[in-house]
Amino acid sequence: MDTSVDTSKLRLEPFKVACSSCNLRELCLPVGLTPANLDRLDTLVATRHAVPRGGTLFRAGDEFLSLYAVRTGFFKTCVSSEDGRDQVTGFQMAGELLGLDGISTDIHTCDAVALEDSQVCVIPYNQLEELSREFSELQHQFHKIMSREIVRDHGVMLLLGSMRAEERLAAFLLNLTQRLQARGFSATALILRMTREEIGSYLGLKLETVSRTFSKFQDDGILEVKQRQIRILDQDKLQGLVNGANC
Amino acid sequence: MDTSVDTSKLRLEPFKVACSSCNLRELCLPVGLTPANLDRLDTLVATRHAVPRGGTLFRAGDEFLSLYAVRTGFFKTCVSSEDGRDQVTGFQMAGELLGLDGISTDIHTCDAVALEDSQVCVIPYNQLEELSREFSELQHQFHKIMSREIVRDHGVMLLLGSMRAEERLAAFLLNLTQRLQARGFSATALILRMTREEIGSYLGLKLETVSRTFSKFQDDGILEVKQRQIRILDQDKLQGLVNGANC
DNA sequence: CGAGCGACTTGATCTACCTCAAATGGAGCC
DNA sequence: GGCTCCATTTGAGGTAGATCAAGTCGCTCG
Repeated sequence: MDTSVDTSKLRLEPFKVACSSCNLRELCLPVGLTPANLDRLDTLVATRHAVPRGGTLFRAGDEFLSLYAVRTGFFKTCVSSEDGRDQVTGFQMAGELLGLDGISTDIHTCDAVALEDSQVCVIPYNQLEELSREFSELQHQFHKIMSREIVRDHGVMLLLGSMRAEERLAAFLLNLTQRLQARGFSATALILRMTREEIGSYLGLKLETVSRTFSKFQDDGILEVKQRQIRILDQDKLQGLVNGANC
Repeated sequence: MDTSVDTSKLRLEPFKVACSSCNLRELCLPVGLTPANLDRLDTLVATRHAVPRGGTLFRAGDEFLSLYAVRTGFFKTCVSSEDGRDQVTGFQMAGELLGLDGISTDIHTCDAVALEDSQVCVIPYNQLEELSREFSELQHQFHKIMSREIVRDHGVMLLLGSMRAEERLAAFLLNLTQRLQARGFSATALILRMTREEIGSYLGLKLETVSRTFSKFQDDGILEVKQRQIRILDQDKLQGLVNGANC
């Protein structure tokens, strides 16, 4: 496909990669580091890697060597069972970490796929452990990030285990816009990077149900839906759905 | 209730708590530590805490100060949404860690409830961070435990998102017996510590569905079910169900 | 021993979501 | 422009599991 042409020139960034000058440093691994320590982190996070739309950053079964911080673009992670069913376990945007699953056994247990042309910063894991032994702020921030992932996963379990379709989609949209807003984007307009099927997989629904629920939200005046362009017209109603206010 | 009588004498263990002499050390936090480092861990994990059946070790909203390693007994963790629905996010047995959710914001986000009279070892979190900066084996083992929790959560998402009732219950039982077996218990006979409702919450099913599915497994000659006493008669069939072999 | 209670089982019915199928629409390409 | 290819929408009908409602079982306690 044509994306390979675009990415050949991106594969290794010639210019310097530096957390200290990265506009994501307030969202990413460097949170809370002093300028001096930021410089030390720069020595660790030295390479960037481009992944074209549809490309995989790693797959289940791959050896785990590095974590990856999303620099630009958008990813999904998915696990699959022996019989081929698969489940999207998350969507990752700029400043979020990929690969934490690999630490457990030194083998990745999920696939990470770029949903648009993306760039990641490579964080060699051994070096991260080493450096985080040297300064506690980095150590603590890293632990927080892992813990946050656990808390997020528990939230998804709650969603999958006890919410109905409308509530799931509402929760999903609110979560997305909240994270986009933290990155300086609009809280009311967004462009979905994933298909209805991928949303469905994440939410434990079939793509038709996702589509119908979008249509219903539009009929109810909650959303304006034009393919993947979404505008939130009534945030309160959306929030109300998540809180089970429709009963 | 009468359990308070039992626990008053357990609340603070008078005798020495030591990872180095603990029979769970091959399953718990000390995995991979040298004897010398094990001794240093002993200085950290100095107190034990008893929780009676039905008691809570911590609740959502509580300040996070320590992790807890299950020494004896059995716990559940559950999160709840604003509108009161709640979801069991896991069951923890001897050697497993509780409280990882709290690292993220220094506030616990779930409740940990003992399903039988239990004891936990208290691991003061600040000291754990400190000690794990000093020796990398402990650091690495701790990271592995957090990562394992993330991987486990992804597995639960797969279960909740794309499996049917029979597959969910089969996967649940196999997971339980596998963990019990690692602790020296039978791989084919177990006593459930939780109610049908708690199993249902964990698996995203109603208690009636759990009960019916147990009955069906019994009719099919896969299990023998006597209230909470379960005997697995056909492990292969159970495994086949998880792999979607019934279609 | 019998009463009361909580956990569990089982049956009958309902419904949210799935499944299957067809139509629509946009994007890339010749 | 007209073609193909996907993603998406929408409809009609089916079903797994929920809900509602009776029991039954085993335990504790008076």
